[in-house]
Amino acid sequence: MRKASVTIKEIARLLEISKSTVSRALRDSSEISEDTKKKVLDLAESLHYAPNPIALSLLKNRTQTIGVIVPEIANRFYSSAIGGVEDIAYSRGYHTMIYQSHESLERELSACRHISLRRVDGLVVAISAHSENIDHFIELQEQGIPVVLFDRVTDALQTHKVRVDDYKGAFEATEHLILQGCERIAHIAGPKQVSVSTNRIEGYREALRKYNIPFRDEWVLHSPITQAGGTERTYQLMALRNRPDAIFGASDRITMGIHWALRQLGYKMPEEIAVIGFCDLAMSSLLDPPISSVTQPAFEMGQQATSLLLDLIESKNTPASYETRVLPSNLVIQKSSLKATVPVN
Amino acid sequence: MRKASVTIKEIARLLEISKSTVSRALRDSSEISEDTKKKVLDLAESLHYAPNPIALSLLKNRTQTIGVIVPEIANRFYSSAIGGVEDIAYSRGYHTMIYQSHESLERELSACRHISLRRVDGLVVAISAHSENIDHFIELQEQGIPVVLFDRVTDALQTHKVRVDDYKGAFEATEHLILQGCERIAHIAGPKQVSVSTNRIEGYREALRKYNIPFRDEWVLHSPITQAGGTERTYQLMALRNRPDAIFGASDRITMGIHWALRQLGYKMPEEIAVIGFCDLAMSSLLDPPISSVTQPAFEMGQQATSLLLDLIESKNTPASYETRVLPSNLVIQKSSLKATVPVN
DNA sequence: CTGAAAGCGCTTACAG
DNA sequence: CTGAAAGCGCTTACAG
Repeated sequence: MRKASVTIKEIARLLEISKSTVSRALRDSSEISEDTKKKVLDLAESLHYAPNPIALSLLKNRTQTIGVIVPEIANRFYSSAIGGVEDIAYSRGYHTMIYQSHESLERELSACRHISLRRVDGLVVAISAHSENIDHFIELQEQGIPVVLFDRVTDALQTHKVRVDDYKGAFEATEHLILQGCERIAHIAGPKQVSVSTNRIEGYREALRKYNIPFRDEWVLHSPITQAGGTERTYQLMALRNRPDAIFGASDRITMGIHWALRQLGYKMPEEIAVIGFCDLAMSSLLDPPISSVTQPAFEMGQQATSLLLDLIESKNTPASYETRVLPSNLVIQKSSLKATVPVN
Repeated sequence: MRKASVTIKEIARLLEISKSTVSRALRDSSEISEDTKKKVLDLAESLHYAPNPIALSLLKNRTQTIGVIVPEIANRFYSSAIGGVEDIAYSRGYHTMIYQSHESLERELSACRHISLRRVDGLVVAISAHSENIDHFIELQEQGIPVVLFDRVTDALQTHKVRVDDYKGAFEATEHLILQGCERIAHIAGPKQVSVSTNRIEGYREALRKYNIPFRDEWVLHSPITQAGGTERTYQLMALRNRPDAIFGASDRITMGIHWALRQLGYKMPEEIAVIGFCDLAMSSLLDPPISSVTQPAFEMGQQATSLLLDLIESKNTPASYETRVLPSNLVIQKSSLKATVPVN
């Protein structure tokens, strides 16, 4: 059986004063005498009194807890972002509940239901790839639970958003490949309908345009964010009669798959085919050859999304306008795309 | 402002009956007429009534929520285990709160405080490397909150435990290296004081003993579970006058570090030095050469720990005795330790 | 400065 | 079969 904890009632009984007075003394109300305050505070401390947050939640309809939904916690980008969320939440007195959507609309719905029922105060979310419909987020907002989007955003939801400059990141990666002398650059993109994928394809396309390289449909494939997805698409690309001399991967998982497939197939990177990806740097440096990467400030994205969210939670009125923050990505060149250099020994 | 949800009171008012009757009808109590039941249920449905779990928590001192503390969610082993926890919890009607200790006692304490305050119903935990003192878990137990250990266990806590047969896994890995002809086998172990590390060292030691190979202190180093840790220890080992011809790594992170360091240093695996680790297979297969691994059933460990926990939560009385489940690991041989084979082309 | 009362949303003995 | 009352742990107008 659960041991009962110390309550205000208990303190009141021991001190032979009323619950109201104890409660006020505990919150340091100005209308209580210093004398009683001290008595209450001392006893509370010696009894290890801690207010019951559940009672407070029931009273205030607030829980000092925020939710975060990501597609997958095992993904380095998201686990870093969660680190950023926890960092800000913790320092401002909130706790974090982590949910995984596994890219499924149904699990996203279930998380939202839990959030609404449990009176979570707000939500930071990277939308699942299969959520064309986002009514569940609108519903939360209508219930007064603010939602902030990060990474995967959508125009359909009016709120603060934090994302990376995917367009520019993809542009730079593609331009780098072109400057290395690549002429047949393929792109394995993330899931369709995801904002991130679309923006990256646009950046890729624009870089090709700038250098008058024709855009070819058969060189752009969509893939789930998995290693297997990257591998299969690579097989498909390299099987083409006119095969690419460079592949640009949209995520670290996908890019790992590309790397693996190319090695299986016996290609030399970067001599025969150059590779670059939107990657987790630690991981890509381990591979042979290390993969050039567009890296993203995941931790910082989590931080910024969370402080925007907490501002929404703590301000009474809806803000005049919502903000979209676009953070820069960073291009890190490694051996996998360095055609021109002397070989590393 | 938060929109008010439908309450029992509201339903009672609309139907002009008492709250008690509504409550009973909703829980399908046998003492309510079919007639009223139907009326209540119909209205509840059309109003999308859902009971307020916070009110229930306050009443029952239970939350239908379990906690799970792991050192790091970004670690594949733990994120898979969390998958197993969620799987069972979800199917038995519980929700999961995820906490990271980041191997820090302080953060573990903070998680336990939150668990106790928030009336979380039970806890699944892999103890942090810096928690020699485990009083906080004992305290939870004394408060009636059951705790189940997995992976990182300790004799100091009386409870159900789920772990892998680390001793046997390490024995087999070491024996495999010996059978490949390795004679100077080093071991980069995990943090001291962690049960897992100790057991693996024992298995390693016993395999050496079986084949009359002397155990040498300078060939066994402890490391945090990070890539950097593995790298540094590898430098240290290879700098020895009498350097090893095989390294056995205790975790995937450590083993990635070993792999990376050996490549940096210009050694050929497995010809000049063989490598094997306790690894995430997907990851180790990506490297060149792919790393032989002792793999662990992470998902299943999470599942088993959780069902043991839920049994504790749902049974009134403490069980007569606690159970320790030891799951087998699995040895997967890849190129990094295959000295005898013809070279792969 | 302090206390009694009402209420957050629910359940459950206790009456009838 | 149904309802009034008490209570989970807390806060906060309202009196005094």
